[in-house]
Amino acid sequence: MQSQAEIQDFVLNGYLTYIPHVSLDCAIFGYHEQQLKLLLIKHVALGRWCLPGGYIKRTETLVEAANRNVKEKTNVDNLFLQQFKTFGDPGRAQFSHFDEKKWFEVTSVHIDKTSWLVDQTISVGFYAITDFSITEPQSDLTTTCEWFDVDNLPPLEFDHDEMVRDALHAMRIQLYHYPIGINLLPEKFTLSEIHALYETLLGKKLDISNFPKKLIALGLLKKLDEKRSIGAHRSPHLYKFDKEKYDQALQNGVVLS
Amino acid sequence: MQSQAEIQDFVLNGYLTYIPHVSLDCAIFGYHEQQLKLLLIKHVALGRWCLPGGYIKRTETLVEAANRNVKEKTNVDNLFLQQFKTFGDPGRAQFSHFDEKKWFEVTSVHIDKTSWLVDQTISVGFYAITDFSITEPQSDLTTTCEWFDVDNLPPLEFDHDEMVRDALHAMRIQLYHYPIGINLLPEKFTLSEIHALYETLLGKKLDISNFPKKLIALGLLKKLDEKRSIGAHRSPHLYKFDKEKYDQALQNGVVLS
DNA sequence: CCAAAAGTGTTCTATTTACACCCATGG
DNA sequence: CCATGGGTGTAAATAGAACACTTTTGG
Repeated sequence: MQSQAEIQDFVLNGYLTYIPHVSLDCAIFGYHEQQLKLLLIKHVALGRWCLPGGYIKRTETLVEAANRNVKEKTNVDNLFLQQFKTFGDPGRAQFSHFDEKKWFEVTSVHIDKTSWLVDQTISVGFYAITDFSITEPQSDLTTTCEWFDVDNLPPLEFDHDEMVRDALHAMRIQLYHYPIGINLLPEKFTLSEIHALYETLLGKKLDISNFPKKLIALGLLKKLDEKRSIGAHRSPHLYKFDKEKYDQALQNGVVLS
Repeated sequence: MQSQAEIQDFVLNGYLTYIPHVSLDCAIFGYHEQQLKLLLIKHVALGRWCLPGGYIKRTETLVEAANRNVKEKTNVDNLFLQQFKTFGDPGRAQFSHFDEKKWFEVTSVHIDKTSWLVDQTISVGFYAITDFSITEPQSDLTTTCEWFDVDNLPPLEFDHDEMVRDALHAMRIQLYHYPIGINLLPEKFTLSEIHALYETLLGKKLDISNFPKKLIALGLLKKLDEKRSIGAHRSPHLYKFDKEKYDQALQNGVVLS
């Protein structure tokens, strides 16, 4: 969404392109160097930050819609997006604060009380994980977009606090059943790096020695003949994912301890 | 839904009471004596059987809507209903066959192409398990309601085949994390009975000897001082659930391997 | 040659699985 | 008193967690 004309058209005729009463919200987690962040956006006219989300085109699947949304906000494509829960309780979309004057100032569009946008909406929740160092949060006319530390989030708009809790929970459960990391680590990485990734995502300590055994036993990790010099006394072996086994594990699921 | 007047009002003004574009469908599994069944309904005007479902009132939560739906179809209240996935891909609600003449014959209501009912709809999937011997499928003016053997289902309308597959999968995963049986077994039951229940729901054999150990160790099962005579050489002990521990496990989850 | 970090191996423990065997009961 | 299913116990196998130790490398 960029120009005023586009916004105006969306407000007036969006219901022709999008399915009304249904939206989706994405908890996009960002990882980099042992930090876990969450992408939040802030509408100029809303009081609080919220999860990036949007409507679903009548022609696209839910996952496609989620992907499009993520692309718009992060410029990252083809993430592993996972539907985790749908939210639809009455009262879930109460504004903490809506500054109509500000909204009109920016967009020159009035949102009428009869607008398709104003009616009750249920929302399908997705989550994804990306590397926040390679993404560029896309702000535009009406919204600011920013990474926040996961354990230091501001209070969120609507029921988005609950969504984040559920998304984190779902993500951590999934970590035991699906491999992760192919988009979050460089192509070649050390055991320490993937170890740190898992510790950060799970939010707890993992034994450095036992941790890689299962991944290697499953054939997900392949040891390379290269080493890297990253400082004093340190020249760890490099590993990479076995793409075939990895995709297979994504497809069929595994148990990772 | 009973009378023609009610149906007429629903078709014309339903969008005032219900959220348009959003429905829910319930995979209601029925267990009894080692048989697993699924409740299906058939609209008079549709070619195939489908999952019972309906719209969500603007004033109720998703779970409340699902419960109301199940109550309408089975007369059973307060089931443990679990949201498992939301379906919204375009083309998901293609009729295999819609007999408009038949529909009008029964309801005396025309469904206009501009009706709120005709537009694209996404659907939230729930599943539940009940005892099919104590439920009375409720048929009415427009629909027939019947139990089908899970591994001998007819081809279903819309994307309901996929829903059933996903529901079964979700249910079997959940069985490892939540206790089940309090609505499916008599208040006092034998170890064989609960063993058969788990084998049927999971669709695989479980070692009869090891199976109860975890349940007993967790304190979910309490042994009673009673026995039952159910035939030659057979007088097994009776057990019952520890309601408190059971509810706690439902709340917090356990691992029942 | 030493300190720091990488990586391997061993041990101990807990959990799971398989299965043998005893017991109670009704015929 | 014996055939049958109910129930218990134990041994073997596997998986998980803890941690010691060896190797490598830069200074």
